[in-house]
Amino acid sequence: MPVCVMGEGAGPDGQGTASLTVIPISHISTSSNHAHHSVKGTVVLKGRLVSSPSHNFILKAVLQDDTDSNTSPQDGSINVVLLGTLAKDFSQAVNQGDVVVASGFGVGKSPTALKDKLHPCNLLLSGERAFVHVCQAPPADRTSQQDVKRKRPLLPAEVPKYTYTKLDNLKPGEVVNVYGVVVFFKQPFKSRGSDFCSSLKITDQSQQKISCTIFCGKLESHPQIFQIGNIIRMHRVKVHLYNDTLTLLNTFGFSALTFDGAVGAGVEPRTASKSFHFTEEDRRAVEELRLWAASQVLLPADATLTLSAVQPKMYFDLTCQLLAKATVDTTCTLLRVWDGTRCPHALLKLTVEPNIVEGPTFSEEREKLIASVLVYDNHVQFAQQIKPGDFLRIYNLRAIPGLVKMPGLSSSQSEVNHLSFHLHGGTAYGRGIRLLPGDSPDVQELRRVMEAFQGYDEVSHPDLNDSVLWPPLSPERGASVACSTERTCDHLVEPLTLSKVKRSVPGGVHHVRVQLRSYEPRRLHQALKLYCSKCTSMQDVPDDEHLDSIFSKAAADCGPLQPCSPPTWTLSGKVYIPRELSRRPPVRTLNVHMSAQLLSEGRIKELIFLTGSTLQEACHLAAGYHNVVPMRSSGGHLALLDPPAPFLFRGRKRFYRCKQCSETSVREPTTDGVIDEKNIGEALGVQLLKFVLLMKFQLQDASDTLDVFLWRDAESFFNVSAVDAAAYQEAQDSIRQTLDSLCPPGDSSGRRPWLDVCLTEYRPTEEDTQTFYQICHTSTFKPSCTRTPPS
DNA sequence: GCTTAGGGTTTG
Repeated sequence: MPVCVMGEGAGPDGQGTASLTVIPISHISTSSNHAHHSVKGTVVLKGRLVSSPSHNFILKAVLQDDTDSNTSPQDGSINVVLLGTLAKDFSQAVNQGDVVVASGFGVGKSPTALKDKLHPCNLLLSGERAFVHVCQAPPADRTSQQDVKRKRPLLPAEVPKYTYTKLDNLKPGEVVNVYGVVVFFKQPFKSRGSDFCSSLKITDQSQQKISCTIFCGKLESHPQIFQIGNIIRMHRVKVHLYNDTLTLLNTFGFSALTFDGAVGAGVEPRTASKSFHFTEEDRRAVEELRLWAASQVLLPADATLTLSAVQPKMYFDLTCQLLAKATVDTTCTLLRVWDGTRCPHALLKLTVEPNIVEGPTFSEEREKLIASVLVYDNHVQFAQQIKPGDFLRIYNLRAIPGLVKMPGLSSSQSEVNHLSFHLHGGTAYGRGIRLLPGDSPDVQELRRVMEAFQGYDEVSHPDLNDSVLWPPLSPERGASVACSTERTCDHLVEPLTLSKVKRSVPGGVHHVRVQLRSYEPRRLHQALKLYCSKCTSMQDVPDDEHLDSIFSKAAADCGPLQPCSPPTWTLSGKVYIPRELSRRPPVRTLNVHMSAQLLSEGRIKELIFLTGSTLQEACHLAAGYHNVVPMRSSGGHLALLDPPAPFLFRGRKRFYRCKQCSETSVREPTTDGVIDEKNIGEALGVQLLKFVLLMKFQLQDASDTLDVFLWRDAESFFNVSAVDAAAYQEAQDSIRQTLDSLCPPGDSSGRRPWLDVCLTEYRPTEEDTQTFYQICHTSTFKPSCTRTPPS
């Protein structure tokens, strides 16, 4: 067999490689004679074994030279093509991450070098002389870690270049790849044939609206559309003409990725597929579609409402958690759900025989919060598959006032104007139920809302029935994920015990193997700080209560009696504040000033200067406008709000300025590129404050304990950026999960993992006699979990 | 291997 597997540490066995010289991959060229050379490298990509008529089998791989740090990444990684039996053996014996030595290869010009930016040559391994030696297979637990580490720099040789057809350029009969914004969709439903059917309609910058039908027997292969406005990418759909209208139908090799549609949200593809191509260009395509969609007024509005906002007779989509359910009859199932809010209308409680209810009972107070949803006909089957604790989205739910008559059941409340909810039969209007994955942003948000609900964990009325089940069933909560750390530095020092670290000469770098005994602060938001890189000051992130008061003071200065002249480069207008946000019904409007230049370019959503708003209103408008700068009136002119108020809202992100280092003035930002915190800050004379994470860890080993700080490298430690942690629940949850794994709450040291950590010693100033320690060059990894938070 | 559905003026 031409592929030889050797365990780690085994020496060369003379099977053809011992007499060869190992050369760096960068030395490979078509003009050299490599008959007596071999190359050693890590298999960073292993393609699939493909049967080929001419060679029986063919397999492509990419080999990366880990020893030669002097070369560019282009020259350090090379495409390898294996043919025949060797390809088959390689496919079985070699895994991604293995280190192999290849010899007896031919060298050719790589046809993909321009595209994949790898070595200009490729290695051809076929015939009797070709030989592959596996000399180091990583232990199983290291494989995923290596995969994670190598994911980014890896540029697979065989990533096909996909082209995407705009929706006004479809020709009947063509098989195309498309991107679009979802304007209508139905959850997959069972067709009369053999498959599930998804029906959706998409649009793009060409304004064309195209219906698509996806037939697929496997539910998980259907596009995971959660909301109108989601972005979808589909590969291999065929253009059909039906009733004089172009439609798209999936065809062989179909695949779909879907994305959140919100500007500024993470670009995380939703798919069940384990291997899919996703490039920087794809990320751009998603972000461009999001921006475009945000500027379109004609796209349908998302029908999502909370129980607190729903009115009788409305149709709406509800994101909620299933608390209990009961089968009413063959055509009707009762779902008892909650979404973390209180419905202002009394909710109908349908009394059902206790023995047919699946799920707990709740105290009277809590019963008042729970909505009764009756699902009919085709939806009953899906309802049978879900269980209490599941997170759901129910589409086209109807709020029904009054008494509901249910076959075989009596209602304890016969008064009218109690709301219940119906999911009618059929799939019209996208009616249906969808199970939401526990890690989806919607569920994270739902949990946050539930946990923030007043009285959620109130202990003054402990109730036997639900004390264990409220907080409602959250299977993932507190579930610990195996987690450890690895050093990313190249210091050549031997690990020391903590007691030796303490006794060593100050000023050094140490490697230690420790457990995390405790950490501060326990409340994550207190670990977030704002740092000025100019004056190196650090301050807390202001709380909303503080900001509320700054906003209301500024709003008072912007009243009708204080005329204020905006800069000459702006045009002024008004924005309407939705009724539910308005403190003074019926309708509240705010003055805004926009760049005349941007308006003339039709970039109406990009930047507004907002006066007189509350904090809440500024946040609300930041969901619709890309950049919202809150302003006040000062001496008849516009001015920025005083610190610590944020000077800019971008989506959920807030940007702050340093009071000492900013010399503000209201100038127009450059409008030729993307408008963001950098050029807005520059135009306004703002010294941006950077979000940082600051924590104190107490480390322990058998010898001693040691207090250390985590600051400079905190973001790479958690693999989360501080600005994301400030804005996104998901990023905060990721940090929380890491800490919970490193230091399980309420647990003895038994379950705490041992961590490899790099420590640097420092003294804040020359005069300081005390030595501090900081964790550097250390990252956490979760072998069982490779998800990354939004960037 | 072929078929399925082809949104929609909702209603228990």
